[in-house]
Amino acid sequence: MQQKKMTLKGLAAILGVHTSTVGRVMDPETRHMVGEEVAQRVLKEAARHGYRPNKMAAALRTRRSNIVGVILPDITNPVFPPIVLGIEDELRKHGYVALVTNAGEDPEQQRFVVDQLLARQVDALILATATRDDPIVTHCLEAGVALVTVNRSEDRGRVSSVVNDEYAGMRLAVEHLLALGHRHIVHLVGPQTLSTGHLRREGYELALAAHGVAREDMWLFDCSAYTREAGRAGCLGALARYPQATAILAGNDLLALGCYDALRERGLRCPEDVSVVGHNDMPFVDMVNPPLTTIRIGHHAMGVQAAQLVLRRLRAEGAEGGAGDGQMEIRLKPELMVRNSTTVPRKT
Amino acid sequence: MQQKKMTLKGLAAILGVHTSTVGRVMDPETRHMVGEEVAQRVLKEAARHGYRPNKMAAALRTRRSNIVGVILPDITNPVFPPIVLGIEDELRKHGYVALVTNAGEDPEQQRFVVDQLLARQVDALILATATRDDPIVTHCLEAGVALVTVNRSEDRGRVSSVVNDEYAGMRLAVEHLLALGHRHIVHLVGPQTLSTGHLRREGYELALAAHGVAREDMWLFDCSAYTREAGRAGCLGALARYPQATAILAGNDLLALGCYDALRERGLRCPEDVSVVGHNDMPFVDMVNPPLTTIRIGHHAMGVQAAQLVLRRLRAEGAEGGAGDGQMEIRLKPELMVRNSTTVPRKT
DNA sequence: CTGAAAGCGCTTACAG
DNA sequence: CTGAAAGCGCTTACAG
Repeated sequence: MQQKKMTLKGLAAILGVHTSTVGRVMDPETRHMVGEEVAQRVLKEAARHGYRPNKMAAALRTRRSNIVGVILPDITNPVFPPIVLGIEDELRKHGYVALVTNAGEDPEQQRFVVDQLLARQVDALILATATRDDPIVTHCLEAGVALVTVNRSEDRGRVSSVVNDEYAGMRLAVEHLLALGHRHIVHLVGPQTLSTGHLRREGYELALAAHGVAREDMWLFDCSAYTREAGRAGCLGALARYPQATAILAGNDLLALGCYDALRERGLRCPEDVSVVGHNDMPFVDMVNPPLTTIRIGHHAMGVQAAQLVLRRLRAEGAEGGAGDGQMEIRLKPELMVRNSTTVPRKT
Repeated sequence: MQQKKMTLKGLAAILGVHTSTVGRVMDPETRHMVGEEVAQRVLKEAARHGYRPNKMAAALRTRRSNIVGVILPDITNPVFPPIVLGIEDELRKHGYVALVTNAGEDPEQQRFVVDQLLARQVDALILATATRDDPIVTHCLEAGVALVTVNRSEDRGRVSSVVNDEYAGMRLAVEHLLALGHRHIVHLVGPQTLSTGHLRREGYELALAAHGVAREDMWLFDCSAYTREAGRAGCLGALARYPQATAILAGNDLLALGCYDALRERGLRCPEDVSVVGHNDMPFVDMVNPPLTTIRIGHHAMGVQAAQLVLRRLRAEGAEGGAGDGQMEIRLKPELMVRNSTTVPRKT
């Protein structure tokens, strides 16, 4: 049953025509160049042999692989799958495929993975791993691949990106807590090497300042990473340093879940003793105890936009031949999801 | 800064040697065939130009792409990322990359995705989408790619697979409930088109039978899909049909989470009124309310094993030239995770 | 130890 | 409308 691989040349031999004729028939774009009757014969024979054009060979010839590499820091973090889904959906529509790989957070490993993808002739790269000052971005730029970052951006504006509007997100979160009556809000700060961590911290400060809160009443506590464990440690530390805090605004949902762990350890109830707000609205945070109030980010839409950006860039390259250096940043608007982890502050 | 792409031929021209010489130097395997002094000159020049061999061209020539395609039914289902991680880790060690794509549950779409990957000359395919009687498997077999299924298997034994030992998992779950004193255990049955759904149902029956439970006391309720919503509907239906049930054994964690929704709607407490057991121990089910008792499956290990199976197959092909048709099934042992969703049955 | 040549499976100007 | 030819960037027997 196993079919031997049929090639253009093989088909041409069987049909007694030239390979270029068969080739033209196989491509719908050029099919009209061939006589109707010949085209039909070719098509029938191709179908009979289950002919499948070798896209690698075509890619070699045209110098276009129609593959876009996607680099993730951690595929098991639930925020990334929806992004990937969005990217794939959009790329597929345009005849591209995504080569998704998990590169971890380690720059060495990331560089290795990037080099792998470049050697495989990807047309473009979408990085979900970008740091604010990222040697990998430099590396990609030097290699001359089309590049877009998603979810995170770098500081130097060298590359287009699709990100969440972090200021807007933090404003929603802060104003929600303020409206409930909280005046002592700790921000568990995410990694400052990442745009998300950095901008959310600024967003927190901006939002509080806009409501007349003084600098010294902005309570920050740094977390080493976006993990549940770092959130637990951060929460414990913050509680010790700021015992009057009535609310915790976590840098992301994973940190928020770590807060749940810490509060439980300290025998504190959420939200009665301490309100907690997350960030991302990742899957299943509506099911934890208590269901988490958080900021919803359109991850799928983010992926779609990133793919569109890449596609546009690729088309521009093809047309003008030039890089067309207009970088842009697309910011998606987040949304507040009020659930049960926030309430009015405890009496003190 | 952007480097123009350097090729073997380009380097050879600069160095005044033949391309084949440069080629031999670039491959560590054949480097020894070249004079030490020449080799050094080549290496230096290659480094200077940031030469990166074009693996697509090599693949075309050797008819080996060193790419393994991975087909997922739903990347947002948290059980799959760890599997993917395991596959990638293992493949990378051996110079392969995984081309991961989400194909959904629709066979049409799956076939499209498979064809895409075949056209891209993947050396092998790992299917996480397999159904018990799967036309896609037939399709792949006919195309002659090396094939392995992971997490799910097909019934006809045509393809090697790495799966969980479903009987063992259900036995652990059933005996845990029995030990707590439950005598009225409903099984929320997953899709019977999937090996997991089918084997878990059999496992439930086998385990109960082994403890002398009569056929008519085995209470089954079918769920249409492995989703939270289907679990909710299933739980509601099961509660109506079997009001004396004191425990629910869900076909997987998503169904179990749906049970939580349903129980809450009915004003029933878990575990006091009804115990719930899941299956998979997917991320974050330890954080839901109440933390879910479930069966832990080694998803990462499953991915590693699947990759190894593929790699072994690929090596065999290269060596013997023959298919070497020994199919096998690797079954991983699951583990019971007791948390707070199970307790002794309510008094009736 | 090094070179010359053929070829993997396509695409695409260039002829006719 | 169809064919002949060159070439994408490699690898690999075959000479010498």
